[in-house]
Amino acid sequence: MSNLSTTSDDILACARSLIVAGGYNGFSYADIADVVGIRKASIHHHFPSKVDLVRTLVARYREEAEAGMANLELQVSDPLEQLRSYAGYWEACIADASAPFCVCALLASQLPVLPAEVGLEVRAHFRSLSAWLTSVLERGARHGQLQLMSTPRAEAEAFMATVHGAMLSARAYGDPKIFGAVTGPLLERLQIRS
Amino acid sequence: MSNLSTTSDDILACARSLIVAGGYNGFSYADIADVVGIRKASIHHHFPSKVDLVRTLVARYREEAEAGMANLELQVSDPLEQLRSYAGYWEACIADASAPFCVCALLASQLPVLPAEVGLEVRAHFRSLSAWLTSVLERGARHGQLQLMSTPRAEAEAFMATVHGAMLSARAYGDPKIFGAVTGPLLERLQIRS
DNA sequence: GACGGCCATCCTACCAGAAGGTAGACAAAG
DNA sequence: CTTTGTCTACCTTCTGGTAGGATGGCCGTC
Repeated sequence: MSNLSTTSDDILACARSLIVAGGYNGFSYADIADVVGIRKASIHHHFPSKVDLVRTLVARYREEAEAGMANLELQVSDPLEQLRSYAGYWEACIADASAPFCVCALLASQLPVLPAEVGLEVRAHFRSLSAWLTSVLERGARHGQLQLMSTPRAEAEAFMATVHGAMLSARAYGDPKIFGAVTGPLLERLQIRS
Repeated sequence: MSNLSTTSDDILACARSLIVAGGYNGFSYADIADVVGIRKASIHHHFPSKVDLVRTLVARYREEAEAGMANLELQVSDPLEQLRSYAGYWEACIADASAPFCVCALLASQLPVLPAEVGLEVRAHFRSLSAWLTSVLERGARHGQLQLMSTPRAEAEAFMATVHGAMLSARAYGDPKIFGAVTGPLLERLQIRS
């Protein structure tokens, strides 16, 4: 009943946290081997090459992200509350330092030196996140629940950029609170004022 | 009269563009040697270690940035116009692909794996940029030239984060225009409306 | 003006360790 | 008796870095 081969999951989880810390070139098979308690060669059994490893890692990350958005659609009806949940998710991740950066955001910064296959996955995440944010904002505006200053699409891009920038600032300042300090007003601005 | 040893400048310029492309671990002495047309060992004459190279590179970048802000203070009096110039500078850099990312923003994303000395310089840039933005916004608000929705400090952090996030999005989408699409409305929002 | 020393620059050659990756043996499970 | 997962051992290339020798400009001295 338990997952078959939790080892490969361990490898993915470990690689993910190493990527979040230092990007594609910031870790090696040896690093993973040390943490997971396995030999380098054994990792190659699960993921023949580093590109395989990172590609499936990002693919899985994307699945989780899509699932998260879908879940938010089901669980939360109010658009503003959906955005709050999204920002809140990251605020919690950053606060407890469990995963203080979006894997795809970090990899995107290194796009020019990324293997093409990984780059494609990363770009796809940006498109899907942006599409979801656009739909949320569009719906909020249409139902008079959100106050937009420009098109939903433009507002979504700005929202996404600000969230990513806030992650960066939190890391640069070494202060998790800065994330909330930036995203809080971002959400307030979307709120309908009487 | 000409600069003494333009070679070391060439090395710094080359390293800068390589860092902008792939971060600290995204380039090697061999890469620089190839581009500059010099042997690996010769680079060590100018910069004994990679840490030396990157530290002085970032230090110089910071000097240029500070000089740029000081210059903006002298040349442009209107706060909104100063911000527009700042954003416009990056918009141009991204559009012509000459330096499509802030060195410090890129390095900040890898802070956990950065040598401590480099990390210090990177953090210092964030503080000085944020301080300048804060002062511009504060002055603009005080003189009734800008419309702020919260404190100058908070607004400055949000501004900086959005600009950095816009760089990331432009890279992720492979589309320079997205930078202007995000920063344009950001500036508009600060404008006084009658 | 010639001479020798100094020093900055660049070179070839080399090194140790880390990188990603391969080959093949072994054990356990089905 | 094959499949799955792990291991040891090894390979090649890259990595940052070192040692020491050539070159050549600049200096003060004779």
